[in-house]
Amino acid sequence: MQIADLPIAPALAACYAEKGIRALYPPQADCVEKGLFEGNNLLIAIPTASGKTLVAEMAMHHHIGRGGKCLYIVPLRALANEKYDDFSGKGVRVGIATGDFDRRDDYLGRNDIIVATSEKVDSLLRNKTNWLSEVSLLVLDEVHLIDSPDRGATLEMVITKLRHKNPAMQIIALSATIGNPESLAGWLDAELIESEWRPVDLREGVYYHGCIHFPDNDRPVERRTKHEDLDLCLDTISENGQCLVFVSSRKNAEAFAKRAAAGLKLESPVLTGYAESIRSKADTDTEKTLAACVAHGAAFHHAGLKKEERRIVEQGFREGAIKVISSTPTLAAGLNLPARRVIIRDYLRFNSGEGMVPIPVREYRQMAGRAGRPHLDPYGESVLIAKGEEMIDELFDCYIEAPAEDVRSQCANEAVICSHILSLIATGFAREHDELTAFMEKTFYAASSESPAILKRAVHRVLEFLRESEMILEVGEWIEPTEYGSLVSRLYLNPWSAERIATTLPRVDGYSDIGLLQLLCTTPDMPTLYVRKNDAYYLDKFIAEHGEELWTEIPWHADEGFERSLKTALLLNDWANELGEEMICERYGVGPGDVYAMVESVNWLIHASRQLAGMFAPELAKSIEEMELRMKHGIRPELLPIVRLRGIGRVRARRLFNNGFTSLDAIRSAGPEKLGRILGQGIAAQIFEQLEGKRDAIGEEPADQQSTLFHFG
DNA sequence: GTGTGGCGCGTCTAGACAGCATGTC
DNA sequence: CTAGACGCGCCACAC
Repeated sequence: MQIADLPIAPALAACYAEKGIRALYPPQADCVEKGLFEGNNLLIAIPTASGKTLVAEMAMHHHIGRGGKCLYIVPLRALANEKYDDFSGKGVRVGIATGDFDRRDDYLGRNDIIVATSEKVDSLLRNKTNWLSEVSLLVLDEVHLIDSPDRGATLEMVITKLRHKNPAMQIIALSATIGNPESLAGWLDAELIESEWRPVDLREGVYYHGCIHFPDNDRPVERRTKHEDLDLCLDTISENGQCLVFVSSRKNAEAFAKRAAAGLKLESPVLTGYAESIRSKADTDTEKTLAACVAHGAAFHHAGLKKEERRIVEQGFREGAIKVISSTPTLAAGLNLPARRVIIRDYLRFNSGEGMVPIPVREYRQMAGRAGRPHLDPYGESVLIAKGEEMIDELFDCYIEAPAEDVRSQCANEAVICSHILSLIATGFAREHDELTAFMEKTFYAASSESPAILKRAVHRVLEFLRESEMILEVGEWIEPTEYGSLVSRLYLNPWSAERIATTLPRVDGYSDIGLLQLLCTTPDMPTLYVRKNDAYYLDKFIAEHGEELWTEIPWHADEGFERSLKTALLLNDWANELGEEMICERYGVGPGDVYAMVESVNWLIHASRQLAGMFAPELAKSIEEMELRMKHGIRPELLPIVRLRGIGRVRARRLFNNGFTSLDAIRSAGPEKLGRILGQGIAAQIFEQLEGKRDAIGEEPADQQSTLFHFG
């Protein structure tokens, strides 16, 4: 089937022609035949990199051409950015909405395509965003994630809500290969397109003892080092290919990259450039190690790295300068970063409570599917490493030839639907019991499960909780949100978190930073740090010296949850007291990327608890707001006035303060020259411009805060 | 005294969404 | 309540 024969705009066809795309791949043609352009719902379950995005894009342009609006839902922010770039520059207006980046909501609605994470869409629904009802085409990327225990229910509820709102909307669901596609397609009223076809041939094998066993033949691998995983890598690189190695822990990823760097010994100006751009900003050991590896053509990739560092690694690999990346599952789920050979070294992963568990087949496929760069590699290879001879067959059975797992709804889990039930009530999707039941009948759970009683019981218990915590009122058949419940829904807060915060704040005997932070860290919305053996010492010491500052009860016996919350709170407290990144990472055994992730999470929770304080403990609102600002910048209280200036953050504010510029007045009266000696003339001039221009605005800011603070009082 | 290698044991273990309002070094 | 790698302390040994 030729692109030219399709009912798509000439401009888009020209874009494709320019990239050399003239004909559709067989599965893509299948989509057209099954009614892609006739408004049929489709569930497309085909391997990664076999052209799902193109199908979605053609459908979106088709809708836009007829005045429609498209919403493209992705599971990750990084993916949202990637898709945003993909879709931009082709004659349509594209917007992006994720937690860390969005255009103003009303403005967002003026776009033809909006790319968003599922949580962001949920949040937009809760805040009654008007343009959502104009969506005529919904694209669901990676729908199989509907069975993720922690986030799947959100996706399922968002889909159900959007269908409820726009019954005529077309749905295109993109999925990895799954065990029960009929079931999912049935729920979506969708035509099913299934295929194993790939544009680049994929050969899946198992390595053992100097040889890769493929289904039809074997391939010897030269033993060059004492590490088999490294031999496999060097084998590919000697044929001018690149390698992606998946391992089970960060430590393993770093250790492998070091070995690979030592084995490769590559050197080039490009590599030196990349290494230098990492090293120049490197504060921590992790970052220095990364720079050293990159200099020799190897790298590691995990969530402890900053976004910028991950970006450099990805770019270096795409350009071909970096030959090997050893990675935790960060890269498996995320970006499109193909390689000639994928080595799945660790197929067991630690799981607290269960020990080492084999990774799911679907995840194996996800990683293996990364092998083979279209148009660049003659074929792709994915290799599992067998530890013993008997494992060869077992790995073939359990992964290469195994059927993919079924996708199952997570909606019967009380813990995850609590938030969604509240939002249904708060947003008016369900105003009485029957409506709520009717809505839940439309979920994938109801469509696929044989035990409706479980869902019914979960909903019942959730309602009980919401009623008792006074987030909803039940009057006969009617259910109404309270002002509190409505606030919790809009803040996108887990009701359990909200209840914990709202019941603790009024009982607090005086504000304390650590009290607030530790409370927030006991909340299910806050990820907490793993407590190691030698953390016990300083945790105990802290409790002995500052225990009375805590707002939650100190348990009598060792309690993992409590220890984790306290350790995490101490990290955040160190950040807000300007402890250096290097020190924080060393003290708590985390990477710089983790620090940012935790600060970001707690910022959101601090913001939410300030709102809750407005309602339940107004006397604390002022202090919490101050903490919100301090945490955002990572500063002690005395820098608060200075950091209001644009271009001034953690580091510059501290430098100013230590040089006697302790307030805006002090800066103003010192004059631009003196200031310039400390920060450089450029920034000094820019600051004085602000001081001149906004003299009144800045001066009045404290009064301004007061008025908004007690908004809920 | 110093550098190197081997052994045994204890320790530790992936990821990442959301609010709000715009700009760190 | 699981598997395996890493890294430390310790010791033996060579120079």
